Amino acid sequence: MATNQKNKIISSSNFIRAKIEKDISNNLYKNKLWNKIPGNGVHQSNGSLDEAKIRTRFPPEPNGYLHIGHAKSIFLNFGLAKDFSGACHLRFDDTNPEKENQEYVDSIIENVKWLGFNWNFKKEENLYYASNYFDHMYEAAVLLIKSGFAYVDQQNADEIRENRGTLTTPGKDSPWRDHSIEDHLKWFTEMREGKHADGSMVLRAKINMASPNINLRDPAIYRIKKSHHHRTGDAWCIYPMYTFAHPIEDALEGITHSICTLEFEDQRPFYDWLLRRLKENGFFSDPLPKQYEFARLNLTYVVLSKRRLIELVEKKHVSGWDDPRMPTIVGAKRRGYTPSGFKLFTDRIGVSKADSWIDYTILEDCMREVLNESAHRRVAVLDPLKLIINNFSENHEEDCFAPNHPKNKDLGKRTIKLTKELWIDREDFMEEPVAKYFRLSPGAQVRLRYGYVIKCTDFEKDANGKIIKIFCDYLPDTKSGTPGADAIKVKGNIHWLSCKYAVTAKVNLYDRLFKETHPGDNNNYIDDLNPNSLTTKEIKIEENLSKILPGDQYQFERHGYFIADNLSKPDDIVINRTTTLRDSWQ
RNA sequence: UGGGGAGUCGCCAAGCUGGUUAAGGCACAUGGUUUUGAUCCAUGCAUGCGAAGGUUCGAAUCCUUCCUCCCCAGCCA
Repeated sequence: MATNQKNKIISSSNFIRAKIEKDISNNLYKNKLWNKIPGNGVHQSNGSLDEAKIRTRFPPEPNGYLHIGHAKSIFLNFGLAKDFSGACHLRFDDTNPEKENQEYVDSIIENVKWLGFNWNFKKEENLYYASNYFDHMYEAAVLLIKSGFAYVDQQNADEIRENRGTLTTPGKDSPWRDHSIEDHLKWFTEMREGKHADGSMVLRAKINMASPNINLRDPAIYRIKKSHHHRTGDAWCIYPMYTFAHPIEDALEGITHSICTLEFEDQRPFYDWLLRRLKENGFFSDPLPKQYEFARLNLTYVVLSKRRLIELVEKKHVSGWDDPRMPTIVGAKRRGYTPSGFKLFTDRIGVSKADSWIDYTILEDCMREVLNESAHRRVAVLDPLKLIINNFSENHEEDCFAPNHPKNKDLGKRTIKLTKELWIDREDFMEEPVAKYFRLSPGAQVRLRYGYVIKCTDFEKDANGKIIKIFCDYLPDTKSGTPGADAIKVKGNIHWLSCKYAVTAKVNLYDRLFKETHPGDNNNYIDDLNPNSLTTKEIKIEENLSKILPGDQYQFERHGYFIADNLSKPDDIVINRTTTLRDSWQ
């Protein structure tokens, strides 16, 4: 494992990485040919040696928005290609027209780019669509029928299910299984010509109805679906199944390592079977792609299934796909999560085949870690309480200097106006301080950050007993940055804002969307929604933030990381809290 | 109960063609620095590798049996 000076993981070893290193050192792809674009064996044989050492792919189905789980796969696939001088293709697996559309394609492209990747290798632009391969797939299917490895089944769905057998009992051969190759060829042609109704026929691979692996009991590979495809329109009325399409897509694109999640493990035998048959037919040639499976990401307090995410949006439990509480990439972006934070996260959690649950706080910590380095500091008061400095004159105005970053002086500093009336955060004052509370309380001294040390002389309550005003004396000669500043030591250090200069803004304070560690484990997951996942309120921010733009990110000192919302405008500032700072107090 | 996977520190995760004291990260603990109770730095943190047997001079690594968890019976991906 490589580490840098700060001992952070740069890239951890995992079984896929190890396999690739081994494959490369065994010269598996030394003679691999590539003819500029995807194509069958004949096409590739006219090409030249593939300059990409390996080829991986990220193959989303455009039927939803990308989420944090996809980020793991994206960093894995694109990261591997980058590390091994290879190419990673972005491929839309659009073989089911009923669920897919262009909106999703667009958002996926944008998300992958946002995470910092592109699909270019040298002069190639490796952006592909499974739907572009429909002709090849049809040809492959015909080849399979001709060699006796596929047949048109005219049983209906129920009959097929019935005859598939169960986990413990073998299936039964379809009565259509042993008709002549000519018949099957004719029927398949008719299927393609639209002569048969949806569901009336299906093309199946002919393997073994008694296989202990159910996926090998003559899986369906082509179905009739008279629906409009978002890219091919009405050109086709039959569409290939994932099982059949995916290996072909990989092979056409010269993929070397086809990385997917664990649930596809059982399908690897079919993946290999299909490609071998097609190689025997001369449709493909070595080296054939190989499939590898890793454990998908599970995050506590988070739901990542597409079905559930869609439901959250459609039933308006959130404001949309980009609601900052959503685990989607667009949601995370709007929340202020960053690509480098995701990179750190994926490096930190690793890749293996063990089912595991990653605690949500790991993700948050990664964002904190990254933002701590980069975010400029500003001051905000989230729960304003007025503080009066007795011994300042009414018109007192004084510049205080605050560095933009405590560790990086190159980032400069800014001025903040100190006046007689200030806003401080309510939690920074206690009428009767608990043990080890070293903020303000009657008689106590604290430092106004970047300003003077003050001493609390009095406070005022309203009729309901709520504290509404704090009175303090400032101690001359204690101003930050002046020679005598440290003469008086104080433990407390609180932030503040001038009432005269502070700007008002709206803030969205987010908490986890679900209140249960594993939403849906004991209830319907909707019942596990956290009713307090969003708190909206008005806050005070420093004058230097008056022109904050959507996407601008800052650390509000002693509070956390914040980002200006997409909809924020200078005269109507809206800020989202990305995450709080770690807080070991209480 | 068929097939395919997985079980190493609170959470991840290397190691698993047997051979020095079982990597590393996160978390946690204790010190130190600090004008963010943040950050940062230092130190500590598995006689143990799901369990029990066995092979061996030597086992997380090999063998046997057992236990637990996940996935598969869509004309979804």
